[in-house]
Amino acid sequence: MLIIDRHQQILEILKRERSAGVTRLARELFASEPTIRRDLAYLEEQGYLKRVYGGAVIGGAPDREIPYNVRAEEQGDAKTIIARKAAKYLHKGAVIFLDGSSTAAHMVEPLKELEDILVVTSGAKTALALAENGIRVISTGGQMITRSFTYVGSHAEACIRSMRADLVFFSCRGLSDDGEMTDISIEEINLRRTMLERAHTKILLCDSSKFGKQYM
Amino acid sequence: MLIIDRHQQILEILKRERSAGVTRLARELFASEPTIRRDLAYLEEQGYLKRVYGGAVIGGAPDREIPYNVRAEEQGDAKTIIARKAAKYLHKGAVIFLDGSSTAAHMVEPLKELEDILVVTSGAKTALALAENGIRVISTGGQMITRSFTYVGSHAEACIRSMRADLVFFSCRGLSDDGEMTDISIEEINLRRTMLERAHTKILLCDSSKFGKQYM
DNA sequence: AGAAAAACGAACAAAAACGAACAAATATTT
DNA sequence: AAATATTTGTTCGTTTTTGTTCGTTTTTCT
Repeated sequence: MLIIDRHQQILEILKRERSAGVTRLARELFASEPTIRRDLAYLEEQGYLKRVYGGAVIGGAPDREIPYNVRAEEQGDAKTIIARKAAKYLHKGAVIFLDGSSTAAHMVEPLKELEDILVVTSGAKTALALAENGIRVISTGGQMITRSFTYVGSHAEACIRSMRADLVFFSCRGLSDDGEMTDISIEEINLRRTMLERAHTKILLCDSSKFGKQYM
Repeated sequence: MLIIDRHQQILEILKRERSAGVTRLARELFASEPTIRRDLAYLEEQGYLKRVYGGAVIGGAPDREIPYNVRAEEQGDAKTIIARKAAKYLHKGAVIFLDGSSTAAHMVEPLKELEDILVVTSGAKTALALAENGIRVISTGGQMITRSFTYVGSHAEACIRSMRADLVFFSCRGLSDDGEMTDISIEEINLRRTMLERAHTKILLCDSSKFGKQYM
């Protein structure tokens, strides 16, 4: 049996039953336990499952609430993968700016793992998802943009300006061919600019669908 | 059976029956009593249940804080009726302060009917609900209180202080017999005080369950 | 109130699961 | 065909979880 087939079967069992033990998987898939463990370790790294003692569960710990704006989408899509890669830059005790983009919302999952972090975000849904997962969060507040459920305006900017962050994770609507970031509204651009000014390390979260699109 | 599955099953039994004994759980889940005790101790630490002699109950003691989502369901009808009554004071073009209480969240429904209003709120879920219904909304921002999903702190207060409202709708945890409002945290009290200072008309949303309860 | 029964926590030993290292088997490249 | 790389299974020491056995505390029954 091909590795990829075994991986697929593990995921199918997990989707069906929400959890599975190493011993059972080993018997059922005719592989040794260490092999199953290696499979599970790999699949966890890719974000498909969560390892627990004795086996694995799908979609993070079942006793934790899953953020509603992330939950809707398939595990392992581009944004989840990007978020997991970006999470490598995180460290304990960090102060983090997150913009209101849906890509940034996917950072909630990896952020859960860290201790003693503080997240400042302009995303209304992101702020809620963070709080629901027990992460310390400050919302910028400000005028709500109904289209994207993000906050902008002078109040939001004043909030960012009064702080300093170790990291900022941000996104944009489009990335033109010569590498310029573009977006829809001037307010969102202004807020992002402020975030970038006040953060030490800047990380752009961007998938290929953004390439070659030009807005403002 | 995986540890995490056993935890899940304990929680499901508890949700269904409100309480369960250690001996019964041990028999039903094929585990020894000390194991069940360790599970219950862990789940209590995580805030999912309250340990009592002989077993555990869900939700915690009545004098302790009730989680937001539970509180939202209780007294649901009363709050809707209150909101409808309070809506009589609204008028077109008004600027309105809303606190983060679950009672205030019920104002979203009547607010939908009005044109050209602006709502300033410290409730994270309230802000989202308003935006989803096409109401112009400004969030105070600030530190998120995980328990109630409301914003407090200097940012939130500064936001309120920079504005003036025609109306403020607010609530409290308890109303002592001599008519004094009490609440859990000093931050929430401070923010409410600021809202009251900056609003012309003040409307307290309160049902009978608050009477005679005293907090801070 | 006092005795019996039940539940408790702590300590300890058995069992299960784990990770790491290594060797065998299988694929892939040269 | 030989060399190399990858995957897999085995072994072993370690960690985690679990069940058992105490003595102690709490509840219940008389």
